[in-house]
Amino acid sequence: MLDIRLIREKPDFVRERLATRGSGDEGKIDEVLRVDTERRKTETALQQLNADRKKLSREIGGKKSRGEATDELEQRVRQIAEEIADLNARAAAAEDEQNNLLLQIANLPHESVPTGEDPSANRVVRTWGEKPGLNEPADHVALGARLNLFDLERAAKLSGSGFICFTGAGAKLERALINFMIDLHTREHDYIEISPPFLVRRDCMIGTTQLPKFEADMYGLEDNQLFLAPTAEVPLTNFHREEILAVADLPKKFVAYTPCFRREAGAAGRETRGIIRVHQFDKVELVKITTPEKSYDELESLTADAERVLQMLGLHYRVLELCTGDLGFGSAKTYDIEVWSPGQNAFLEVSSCSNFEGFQARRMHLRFKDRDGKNRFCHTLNGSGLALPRLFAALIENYQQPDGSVRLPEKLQPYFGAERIGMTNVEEMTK
RNA sequence: GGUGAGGUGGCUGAGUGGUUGAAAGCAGCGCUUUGCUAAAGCGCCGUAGCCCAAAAGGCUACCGAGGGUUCGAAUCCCUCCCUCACCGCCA
Repeated sequence: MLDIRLIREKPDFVRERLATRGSGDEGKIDEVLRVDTERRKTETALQQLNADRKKLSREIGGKKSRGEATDELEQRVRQIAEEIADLNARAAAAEDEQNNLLLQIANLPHESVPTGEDPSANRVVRTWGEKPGLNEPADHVALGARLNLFDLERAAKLSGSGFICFTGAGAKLERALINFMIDLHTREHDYIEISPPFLVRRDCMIGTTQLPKFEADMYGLEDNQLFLAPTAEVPLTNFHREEILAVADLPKKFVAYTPCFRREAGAAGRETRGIIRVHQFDKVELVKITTPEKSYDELESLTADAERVLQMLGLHYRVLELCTGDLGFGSAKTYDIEVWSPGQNAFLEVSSCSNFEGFQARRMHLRFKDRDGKNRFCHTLNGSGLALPRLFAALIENYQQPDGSVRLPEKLQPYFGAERIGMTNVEEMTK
Protein backbone atom coordinates (compact mmCIF):
# COMPACT_ATOMS: atom_id res chain seq x y z
CA MET A 1 0.00 0.00 0.00
CA LEU A 2 0.95 3.61 -0.32
CA ASP A 3 2.59 5.48 2.54
CA ILE A 4 -0.10 7.50 4.31
CA ARG A 5 2.48 10.21 4.95
CA LEU A 6 3.12 10.63 1.26
CA ILE A 7 -0.63 10.94 0.70
CA ARG A 8 -0.88 13.46 3.52
CA GLU A 9 2.06 15.57 2.40
CA LYS A 10 1.68 15.41 -1.38
CA PRO A 11 -1.94 14.57 -2.14
CA ASP A 12 -1.90 16.34 -5.49
CA PHE A 13 1.15 14.44 -6.65
CA VAL A 14 -0.40 11.13 -5.57
CA ARG A 15 -3.69 11.90 -7.30
CA GLU A 16 -1.91 12.94 -10.46
CA ARG A 17 0.19 9.76 -10.63
CA LEU A 18 -2.76 7.51 -9.86
CA ALA A 19 -4.80 9.17 -12.55
CA THR A 20 -2.34 7.97 -15.20
CA ARG A 21 -3.53 4.43 -14.50
CA GLY A 22 -7.05 5.23 -15.51
CA SER A 23 -8.54 3.09 -12.75
CA GLY A 24 -10.12 5.94 -10.84
CA ASP A 25 -8.16 5.34 -7.64
CA GLU A 26 -7.28 9.03 -7.40
CA GLY A 27 -10.89 9.63 -6.39
CA LYS A 28 -10.30 7.71 -3.16
CA ILE A 29 -7.66 10.08 -1.85
CA ASP A 30 -10.03 12.64 -0.34
CA GLU A 31 -11.75 9.89 1.61
CA VAL A 32 -8.42 8.58 2.89
CA LEU A 33 -7.39 12.05 4.02
CA ARG A 34 -10.70 12.59 5.77
CA VAL A 35 -10.42 9.30 7.66
CA ASP A 36 -6.76 9.93 8.47
CA THR A 37 -7.56 13.30 10.03
CA GLU A 38 -10.42 11.80 11.99
CA ARG A 39 -8.25 8.92 13.14
CA ARG A 40 -5.46 11.12 14.40
CA LYS A 41 -7.81 13.45 16.17
CA THR A 42 -9.40 10.53 17.97
CA GLU A 43 -6.07 8.98 18.85
CA THR A 44 -4.75 12.19 20.34
CA ALA A 45 -7.82 12.54 22.54
CA LEU A 46 -7.57 8.90 23.51
CA GLN A 47 -3.95 9.22 24.49
CA GLN A 48 -4.71 12.18 26.72
CA LEU A 49 -7.36 10.16 28.53
CA ASN A 50 -5.01 7.20 28.89
CA ALA A 51 -2.40 9.48 30.40
CA ASP A 52 -4.98 10.78 32.89
CA ARG A 53 -6.05 7.31 33.88
CA LYS A 54 -2.50 6.13 34.31
CA LYS A 55 -1.66 9.07 36.54
CA LEU A 56 -4.74 8.69 38.73
CA SER A 57 -4.35 4.93 39.05
CA ARG A 58 -0.85 5.43 40.33
CA GLU A 59 -2.13 7.92 42.82
CA ILE A 60 -4.63 5.35 44.01
CA GLY A 61 -1.84 2.83 44.43
CA GLY A 62 0.13 5.32 46.52
CA LYS A 63 -2.80 6.21 48.71
CA LYS A 64 -3.77 2.59 49.27
CA SER A 65 -0.30 1.73 50.45
CA ARG A 66 -0.62 4.56 52.96
CA GLY A 67 -4.07 3.40 53.99
CA GLU A 68 -5.85 6.49 52.70
CA ALA A 69 -9.34 6.60 51.19
CA THR A 70 -9.53 6.31 47.38
CA ASP A 71 -13.26 6.05 46.67
CA GLU A 72 -13.52 9.43 45.00
CA LEU A 73 -10.48 8.85 42.78
CA GLU A 74 -11.72 5.42 41.78
CA GLN A 75 -15.01 6.95 40.79
CA ARG A 76 -13.24 9.44 38.53
CA VAL A 77 -11.12 6.77 36.88
CA ARG A 78 -14.24 4.72 36.25
CA GLN A 79 -15.69 7.63 34.36
CA ILE A 80 -12.52 8.09 32.33
CA ALA A 81 -12.51 4.38 31.54
CA GLU A 82 -15.94 4.71 29.98
CA GLU A 83 -14.80 7.55 27.77
CA ILE A 84 -11.73 5.57 26.85
CA ALA A 85 -13.81 2.59 25.78
CA ASP A 86 -15.86 4.85 23.57
CA LEU A 87 -12.91 6.64 21.97
CA ASN A 88 -11.04 3.39 21.63
CA ALA A 89 -13.82 1.90 19.55
CA ARG A 90 -13.89 4.99 17.37
CA ALA A 91 -10.12 5.03 16.90
CA ALA A 92 -10.07 1.34 16.00
CA ALA A 93 -12.91 1.80 13.53
CA ALA A 94 -11.12 4.72 11.90
CA GLU A 95 -7.93 2.73 11.66
CA ASP A 96 -9.73 -0.19 10.04
CA GLU A 97 -11.43 2.11 7.62
CA GLN A 98 -8.19 3.81 6.68
CA ASN A 99 -6.49 0.48 6.23
CA ASN A 100 -9.25 -0.91 4.07
CA LEU A 101 -9.13 2.15 1.88
CA LEU A 102 -5.36 2.01 1.51
CA LEU A 103 -5.46 -1.68 0.59
CA GLN A 104 -7.70 -0.82 -2.37
CA ILE A 105 -5.50 1.89 -3.85
CA ALA A 106 -2.98 0.93 -6.52
CA ASN A 107 0.73 1.74 -6.49
CA LEU A 108 2.09 4.88 -8.13
CA PRO A 109 3.70 4.23 -11.52
CA HIS A 110 7.39 5.06 -11.62
CA GLU A 111 8.20 8.30 -13.42
CA SER A 112 9.94 6.42 -16.24
CA VAL A 113 6.80 4.46 -17.13
CA PRO A 114 5.20 5.59 -20.40
CA THR A 115 1.77 7.12 -19.93
CA GLY A 116 -1.01 5.42 -21.80
CA GLU A 117 -4.48 3.96 -21.45
CA ASP A 118 -4.14 0.44 -22.82
CA PRO A 119 -1.66 -2.13 -24.15
CA SER A 120 -1.31 -0.23 -27.40
CA ALA A 121 0.78 2.30 -25.48
CA ASN A 122 3.23 -0.32 -24.25
CA ARG A 123 6.74 0.23 -25.58
CA VAL A 124 8.85 -2.45 -27.19
CA VAL A 125 12.26 -1.93 -25.57
CA ARG A 126 14.10 -4.69 -27.37
CA THR A 127 13.71 -7.73 -29.58
CA TRP A 128 15.95 -10.78 -29.63
CA GLY A 129 16.39 -13.39 -32.34
CA GLU A 130 14.06 -13.80 -35.25
CA LYS A 131 11.05 -15.74 -36.39
CA PRO A 132 11.83 -19.23 -37.63
CA GLY A 133 11.12 -19.71 -41.30
CA LEU A 134 8.38 -22.25 -40.94
CA ASN A 135 6.04 -23.22 -43.73
CA GLU A 136 2.46 -23.37 -42.42
CA PRO A 137 3.43 -24.19 -38.87
CA ALA A 138 1.16 -26.39 -36.78
CA ASP A 139 0.09 -24.89 -33.48
CA HIS A 140 0.89 -26.49 -30.15
CA VAL A 141 -2.54 -28.09 -29.86
CA ALA A 142 -2.08 -29.99 -33.11
CA LEU A 143 1.52 -30.84 -32.28
CA GLY A 144 0.63 -31.95 -28.80
CA ALA A 145 -2.12 -34.19 -30.14
CA ARG A 146 0.09 -35.69 -32.81
CA LEU A 147 2.91 -36.48 -30.40
CA ASN A 148 0.70 -37.30 -27.41
CA LEU A 149 2.35 -34.62 -25.30
CA PHE A 150 -0.75 -33.67 -23.34
CA ASP A 151 -4.37 -34.68 -23.07
CA LEU A 152 -6.86 -31.88 -22.54
CA GLU A 153 -10.02 -34.01 -22.82
CA ARG A 154 -8.96 -36.33 -20.05
CA ALA A 155 -7.72 -33.38 -17.96
CA ALA A 156 -11.24 -31.97 -18.27
CA LYS A 157 -12.63 -35.30 -17.15
CA LEU A 158 -10.48 -35.08 -14.04
CA SER A 159 -10.80 -31.39 -13.17
CA GLY A 160 -12.95 -29.55 -15.70
CA SER A 161 -11.95 -27.24 -18.48
CA GLY A 162 -8.82 -25.19 -18.09
CA PHE A 163 -6.57 -27.94 -16.85
CA ILE A 164 -3.68 -29.71 -18.51
CA CYS A 165 -2.57 -33.28 -18.22
CA PHE A 166 0.90 -33.71 -19.66
CA THR A 167 1.60 -37.22 -20.84
CA GLY A 168 4.71 -39.24 -21.61
CA ALA A 169 7.34 -37.17 -23.40
CA GLY A 170 5.25 -34.07 -22.71
CA ALA A 171 5.44 -34.63 -18.95
CA LYS A 172 9.13 -35.30 -19.29
CA LEU A 173 9.67 -32.13 -21.31
CA GLU A 174 7.84 -30.12 -18.66
CA ARG A 175 10.12 -31.57 -16.01
CA ALA A 176 13.23 -31.01 -18.14
CA LEU A 177 12.33 -27.34 -18.61
CA ILE A 178 11.83 -26.87 -14.88
CA ASN A 179 15.20 -28.38 -14.07
CA PHE A 180 16.92 -26.49 -16.86
CA MET A 181 15.61 -23.14 -15.64
CA ILE A 182 16.27 -23.72 -11.96
CA ASP A 183 19.80 -24.87 -12.67
CA LEU A 184 20.42 -21.82 -14.82
CA HIS A 185 19.20 -19.39 -12.15
CA THR A 186 20.93 -21.04 -9.24
CA ARG A 187 24.24 -21.77 -10.98
CA GLU A 188 24.67 -18.73 -13.16
CA HIS A 189 22.47 -16.04 -11.65
CA ASP A 190 23.05 -16.72 -7.99
CA TYR A 191 19.48 -17.30 -6.82
CA ILE A 192 18.74 -19.49 -3.83
CA GLU A 193 16.38 -22.32 -4.61
CA ILE A 194 13.28 -22.59 -2.46
CA SER A 195 10.61 -25.23 -2.49
CA PRO A 196 7.79 -23.48 -0.67
CA PRO A 197 4.34 -24.56 0.52
CA PHE A 198 1.66 -24.18 -2.14
CA LEU A 199 -0.99 -23.21 0.39
CA VAL A 200 -0.54 -19.83 2.00
CA ARG A 201 -2.25 -17.76 4.64
CA ARG A 202 -4.53 -14.87 3.96
CA ASP A 203 -1.99 -12.39 5.38
CA CYS A 204 0.54 -13.46 2.80
CA MET A 205 -1.98 -12.99 0.01
CA ILE A 206 -2.62 -9.49 1.33
CA GLY A 207 1.12 -8.88 1.54
CA THR A 208 1.70 -9.52 -2.15
CA THR A 209 -1.56 -7.74 -3.14
CA GLN A 210 -3.65 -10.67 -4.38
CA LEU A 211 -6.06 -9.80 -1.58
CA PRO A 212 -8.35 -8.16 -0.74
CA LYS A 213 -8.99 -6.84 -4.23
CA PHE A 214 -8.72 -9.99 -6.32
CA GLU A 215 -10.21 -12.61 -4.03
CA ALA A 216 -12.62 -13.71 -6.76
CA ASP A 217 -9.68 -14.84 -8.89
CA MET A 218 -8.16 -16.98 -6.14
CA TYR A 219 -8.79 -20.51 -4.97
CA GLY A 220 -9.47 -20.53 -1.26
CA LEU A 221 -10.07 -23.53 0.95
CA GLU A 222 -13.44 -24.09 2.54
CA ASP A 223 -12.14 -23.73 6.07
CA ASN A 224 -10.71 -20.44 4.88
CA GLN A 225 -7.44 -18.91 5.99
CA LEU A 226 -5.49 -20.89 3.40
CA PHE A 227 -5.32 -20.13 -0.30
CA LEU A 228 -3.76 -21.98 -3.20
CA ALA A 229 -0.91 -19.74 -4.24
CA PRO A 230 -1.51 -18.18 -7.68
CA THR A 231 2.25 -17.76 -8.06
CA ALA A 232 5.40 -18.53 -6.06
CA GLU A 233 5.72 -14.77 -5.70
CA VAL A 234 3.48 -15.13 -2.67
CA PRO A 235 5.54 -17.54 -0.54
CA LEU A 236 8.88 -16.18 -1.77
CA THR A 237 8.21 -12.51 -1.19
CA ASN A 238 6.54 -13.20 2.14
CA PHE A 239 9.42 -15.45 3.20
CA HIS A 240 10.92 -12.66 5.32
CA ARG A 241 7.67 -10.88 6.17
CA GLU A 242 7.66 -8.97 9.45
CA GLU A 243 11.43 -9.21 9.64
CA ILE A 244 14.14 -6.59 9.78
CA LEU A 245 16.98 -7.65 7.50
CA ALA A 246 20.59 -6.46 7.60
CA VAL A 247 21.62 -4.36 4.58
CA ALA A 248 24.65 -6.56 4.20
CA ASP A 249 22.34 -9.51 3.50
CA LEU A 250 20.60 -7.74 0.62
CA PRO A 251 19.67 -8.39 -2.04
CA LYS A 252 17.93 -11.67 -1.29
CA LYS A 253 17.41 -13.63 -4.48
CA PHE A 254 15.04 -16.59 -4.56
CA VAL A 255 13.99 -18.96 -7.29
CA ALA A 256 11.24 -21.55 -6.96
CA TYR A 257 9.33 -23.93 -9.09
CA THR A 258 5.68 -24.25 -8.07
CA PRO A 259 2.34 -24.98 -9.63
CA CYS A 260 0.14 -21.87 -9.80
CA PHE A 261 -3.60 -21.83 -9.27
CA ARG A 262 -5.89 -19.20 -10.75
CA ARG A 263 -9.63 -18.96 -11.17
CA GLU A 264 -9.62 -16.18 -13.75
CA ALA A 265 -12.98 -17.27 -15.09
CA GLY A 266 -12.56 -15.92 -18.59
CA ALA A 267 -14.77 -16.90 -21.49
CA ALA A 268 -13.49 -19.64 -23.77
CA GLY A 269 -12.02 -18.47 -27.03
CA ARG A 270 -8.78 -17.95 -28.85
CA GLU A 271 -7.14 -16.65 -25.68
CA THR A 272 -7.94 -19.86 -23.87
CA ARG A 273 -7.13 -22.29 -26.65
CA GLY A 274 -4.90 -25.19 -25.74
CA ILE A 275 -2.57 -24.70 -22.82
CA ILE A 276 -2.20 -20.93 -23.07
CA ARG A 277 -4.54 -19.97 -20.25
CA VAL A 278 -5.37 -22.50 -17.58
CA HIS A 279 -6.42 -22.78 -13.93
CA GLN A 280 -3.29 -24.65 -12.91
CA PHE A 281 0.12 -24.26 -14.48
CA ASP A 282 3.76 -24.69 -13.59
CA LYS A 283 6.08 -21.76 -13.24
CA VAL A 284 9.64 -21.00 -12.20
CA GLU A 285 9.57 -17.71 -10.34
CA LEU A 286 12.28 -15.21 -9.45
CA VAL A 287 11.97 -12.89 -6.44
CA LYS A 288 14.32 -10.25 -5.11
CA ILE A 289 14.25 -8.32 -1.87
CA THR A 290 16.48 -5.26 -1.99
CA THR A 291 16.94 -1.62 -1.01
CA PRO A 292 15.23 1.43 -2.54
CA GLU A 293 18.59 2.61 -3.83
CA LYS A 294 19.18 -0.52 -5.88
CA SER A 295 15.77 -1.79 -6.86
CA TYR A 296 15.69 -0.39 -10.37
CA ASP A 297 19.08 -1.85 -11.22
CA GLU A 298 17.83 -5.13 -9.80
CA LEU A 299 14.77 -4.94 -12.03
CA GLU A 300 16.98 -4.69 -15.09
CA SER A 301 19.10 -7.65 -14.05
CA LEU A 302 16.09 -9.73 -13.04
CA THR A 303 14.57 -9.17 -16.46
CA ALA A 304 17.86 -10.10 -18.08
CA ASP A 305 17.97 -13.29 -15.99
CA ALA A 306 14.53 -14.29 -17.28
CA GLU A 307 15.44 -13.40 -20.88
CA ARG A 308 18.47 -15.63 -20.63
CA VAL A 309 16.19 -18.68 -20.58
CA LEU A 310 14.81 -17.81 -24.01
CA GLN A 311 18.23 -16.95 -25.36
CA MET A 312 19.63 -20.30 -24.29
CA LEU A 313 16.67 -22.06 -25.85
CA GLY A 314 17.10 -20.02 -29.00
CA LEU A 315 13.58 -18.60 -28.96
CA HIS A 316 12.68 -15.30 -30.56
CA TYR A 317 11.19 -12.81 -28.10
CA ARG A 318 10.59 -9.18 -27.32
CA VAL A 319 10.51 -7.14 -24.14
CA LEU A 320 7.77 -4.62 -23.48
CA GLU A 321 7.72 -1.78 -21.04
CA LEU A 322 4.15 -1.61 -19.80
CA CYS A 323 2.40 1.74 -19.89
CA THR A 324 0.66 3.24 -16.87
CA GLY A 325 -2.75 1.96 -17.94
CA ASP A 326 -1.57 -1.66 -18.32
CA LEU A 327 0.46 -1.82 -15.11
CA GLY A 328 -0.54 -4.35 -12.44
CA PHE A 329 -2.16 -3.12 -9.24
CA GLY A 330 0.94 -3.25 -7.04
CA SER A 331 3.63 -2.59 -9.59
CA ALA A 332 5.54 0.66 -10.08
CA LYS A 333 7.20 -0.56 -13.26
CA THR A 334 6.88 -3.75 -15.28
CA TYR A 335 8.61 -5.39 -18.23
CA ASP A 336 6.74 -8.15 -20.01
CA ILE A 337 8.70 -10.74 -21.90
CA GLU A 338 6.85 -12.21 -24.86
CA VAL A 339 8.00 -15.24 -26.79
CA TRP A 340 7.16 -15.75 -30.43
CA SER A 341 4.50 -18.35 -31.12
CA PRO A 342 4.43 -19.43 -34.78
CA GLY A 343 1.22 -21.35 -34.14
CA GLN A 344 -0.65 -18.31 -32.91
CA ASN A 345 1.29 -15.97 -35.17
CA ALA A 346 1.68 -13.74 -32.13
CA PHE A 347 3.86 -13.00 -29.16
CA LEU A 348 2.92 -14.81 -25.93
CA GLU A 349 3.56 -13.38 -22.48
CA VAL A 350 5.85 -15.74 -20.59
CA SER A 351 7.12 -13.39 -17.90
CA SER A 352 6.20 -10.19 -16.17
CA CYS A 353 9.05 -8.59 -14.26
CA SER A 354 8.01 -5.92 -11.79
CA ASN A 355 9.39 -3.61 -9.18
CA PHE A 356 6.85 -3.07 -6.41
CA GLU A 357 9.10 -0.65 -4.59
CA GLY A 358 7.84 -0.50 -0.97
CA PHE A 359 4.24 -1.28 -1.85
CA GLN A 360 4.31 -4.94 -0.81
CA ALA A 361 6.96 -4.49 1.87
CA ARG A 362 4.75 -1.96 3.65
CA ARG A 363 1.87 -4.42 3.67
CA MET A 364 4.01 -7.21 5.07
CA HIS A 365 6.21 -5.11 7.36
CA LEU A 366 9.31 -6.24 5.57
CA ARG A 367 12.15 -3.92 6.53
CA PHE A 368 15.90 -3.59 6.60
CA LYS A 369 18.22 -1.71 8.92
CA ASP A 370 20.24 0.78 6.91
CA ARG A 371 23.79 1.91 7.60
CA ASP A 372 22.55 4.57 10.02
CA GLY A 373 20.65 1.97 12.01
CA LYS A 374 17.32 3.20 10.73
CA ASN A 375 14.58 0.74 9.83
CA ARG A 376 13.26 1.25 6.33
CA PHE A 377 10.95 -0.71 4.09
CA CYS A 378 12.59 -2.98 1.55
CA HIS A 379 11.80 -2.94 -2.13
CA THR A 380 10.47 -6.17 -3.60
CA LEU A 381 10.59 -7.46 -7.16
CA ASN A 382 9.51 -10.52 -9.02
CA GLY A 383 9.29 -12.03 -12.43
CA SER A 384 8.62 -15.37 -14.02
CA GLY A 385 11.66 -17.19 -15.12
CA LEU A 386 9.54 -18.53 -16.91
CA ALA A 387 5.92 -19.65 -17.05
CA LEU A 388 5.89 -23.17 -18.41
CA PRO A 389 2.84 -23.99 -20.51
CA ARG A 390 3.40 -21.05 -22.83
CA LEU A 391 7.11 -21.72 -23.00
CA PHE A 392 6.27 -25.35 -23.72
CA ALA A 393 3.89 -24.33 -26.49
CA ALA A 394 6.32 -21.88 -28.05
CA LEU A 395 9.14 -24.39 -27.85
CA ILE A 396 7.40 -27.20 -29.69
CA GLU A 397 5.96 -24.81 -32.25
CA ASN A 398 9.31 -23.18 -32.98
CA TYR A 399 11.19 -26.45 -33.19
CA GLN A 400 8.70 -28.52 -35.15
CA GLN A 401 10.21 -30.43 -38.04
CA PRO A 402 8.80 -31.24 -41.49
CA ASP A 403 8.63 -34.90 -40.48
CA GLY A 404 6.28 -34.12 -37.60
CA SER A 405 8.83 -34.49 -34.85
CA VAL A 406 10.18 -31.78 -32.53
CA ARG A 407 13.90 -31.22 -32.33
CA LEU A 408 15.03 -29.95 -28.94
CA PRO A 409 17.49 -27.07 -28.47
CA GLU A 410 20.92 -28.27 -27.55
CA LYS A 411 20.93 -26.90 -24.01
CA LEU A 412 17.77 -28.79 -23.20
CA GLN A 413 18.84 -32.15 -24.58
CA PRO A 414 20.80 -33.30 -21.53
CA TYR A 415 17.79 -32.49 -19.37
CA PHE A 416 15.39 -34.31 -21.62
CA GLY A 417 17.72 -37.17 -22.40
CA ALA A 418 17.15 -37.15 -26.14
CA GLU A 419 17.62 -34.87 -29.13
CA ARG A 420 14.09 -34.96 -30.36
CA ILE A 421 10.56 -35.97 -29.63
CA GLY A 422 9.30 -38.15 -32.42
CA MET A 423 6.91 -40.92 -33.28
CA THR A 424 9.06 -43.45 -31.41
CA ASN A 425 8.10 -41.72 -28.22
CA VAL A 426 4.48 -41.85 -29.17
CA GLU A 427 4.57 -45.55 -29.77
CA GLU A 428 6.25 -46.10 -26.44
CA MET A 429 3.65 -44.02 -24.73
CA THR A 430 0.65 -45.61 -26.31
CA LYS A 431 1.58 -49.26 -26.30
C1' G B 1 -6.23 -36.11 16.91
C1' G B 2 -4.75 -36.80 22.54
C1' U B 3 -1.82 -35.34 26.86
C1' G B 4 1.75 -32.15 29.07
C1' A B 5 5.02 -27.80 29.06
C1' G B 6 5.75 -23.15 27.17
C1' G B 7 5.51 -18.32 24.17
C1' U B 8 8.90 -11.59 27.74
C1' G B 9 13.54 -6.73 24.11
C1' G B 10 18.96 -8.96 18.74
C1' C B 11 19.95 -13.42 22.08
C1' U B 12 19.87 -15.76 27.19
C1' G B 13 16.67 -14.93 31.09
C1' A B 14 14.12 -12.48 35.88
C1' G B 15 9.48 -10.92 36.90
C1' U B 16 2.09 -13.88 39.71
C1' G B 17 -2.01 -7.15 40.23
C1' G B 18 0.51 -0.96 41.50
C1' U B 19 5.57 4.24 39.93
C1' U B 20 8.25 -2.22 35.10
C1' G B 21 9.12 -0.59 28.69
C1' A B 22 10.24 -4.20 31.73
C1' A B 23 16.10 -6.83 36.55
C1' A B 24 20.56 -9.22 35.14
C1' G B 25 23.91 -11.19 31.56
C1' C B 26 25.57 -11.48 26.44
C1' A B 27 25.95 -9.07 21.77
C1' G B 28 26.14 -3.94 19.57
C1' C B 29 27.55 1.48 19.65
C1' G B 30 30.38 5.66 21.93
C1' C B 31 34.01 7.57 25.34
C1' U B 32 38.13 6.93 28.85
C1' U B 33 42.32 4.30 30.28
C1' U B 34 45.98 0.62 30.03
C1' G B 35 48.79 -0.23 25.57
C1' C B 36 51.16 -5.71 20.56
C1' U B 37 45.61 -10.09 18.96
C1' A B 38 42.88 -8.17 24.26
C1' A B 39 41.06 -6.38 29.01
C1' A B 40 38.79 -2.83 32.47
C1' G B 41 35.58 1.40 33.71
C1' C B 42 31.61 4.69 32.32
C1' G B 43 27.56 5.92 29.17
C1' C B 44 24.15 4.66 25.25
C1' C B 45 21.47 0.77 23.24
C1' G B 46 13.42 -2.06 21.31
C1' U B 47 9.23 -1.02 17.94
C1' A B 48 5.18 1.75 16.34
C1' G B 49 1.82 5.79 16.62
C1' C B 50 0.40 10.72 18.08
C1' C B 51 1.40 16.11 19.49
C1' C B 52 4.90 19.95 17.63
C1' A B 53 6.30 23.98 11.25
C1' A B 54 10.78 21.36 12.53
C1' A B 55 14.50 20.13 16.06
C1' A B 56 14.49 19.57 21.16
C1' G B 57 10.99 17.56 23.85
C1' G B 58 6.48 15.30 25.38
C1' C B 59 2.60 11.62 25.37
C1' U B 60 0.41 6.79 24.19
C1' A B 61 0.56 1.73 22.89
C1' C B 62 3.15 -2.89 22.61
C1' C B 63 5.79 -8.77 27.34
C1' G B 64 2.40 -14.59 20.83
C1' A B 65 -2.93 -12.54 18.96
C1' G B 66 -7.81 -11.11 20.39
C1' G B 67 -11.44 -10.46 24.20
C1' G B 68 -12.67 -10.06 29.61
C1' U B 69 -12.07 -8.88 35.08
C1' U B 70 -10.03 -4.43 37.80
C1' C B 71 -9.39 2.22 39.82
C1' G B 72 -4.91 -0.20 37.74
C1' A B 73 -2.59 -6.41 34.11
C1' A B 74 3.51 -8.91 31.43
C1' U B 75 1.17 -10.69 35.93
C1' C B 76 -5.87 -13.17 37.00
C1' C B 77 -9.93 -15.40 33.46
C1' C B 78 -11.64 -16.95 28.33
C1' U B 79 -10.78 -17.96 23.02
C1' C B 80 -7.36 -18.57 19.20
C1' C B 81 -2.38 -19.12 16.99
C1' C B 82 2.44 -21.00 17.36
C1' U B 83 6.67 -23.87 19.54
C1' C B 84 8.58 -28.14 22.20
C1' A B 85 7.98 -33.24 24.36
C1' C B 86 5.44 -37.84 24.55
C1' C B 87 1.31 -40.92 22.60
C1' G B 88 -1.99 -42.21 18.49
C1' C B 89 -2.62 -42.07 13.17
C1' C B 90 -0.38 -41.68 8.51
C1' A B 91 2.54 -40.54 3.07
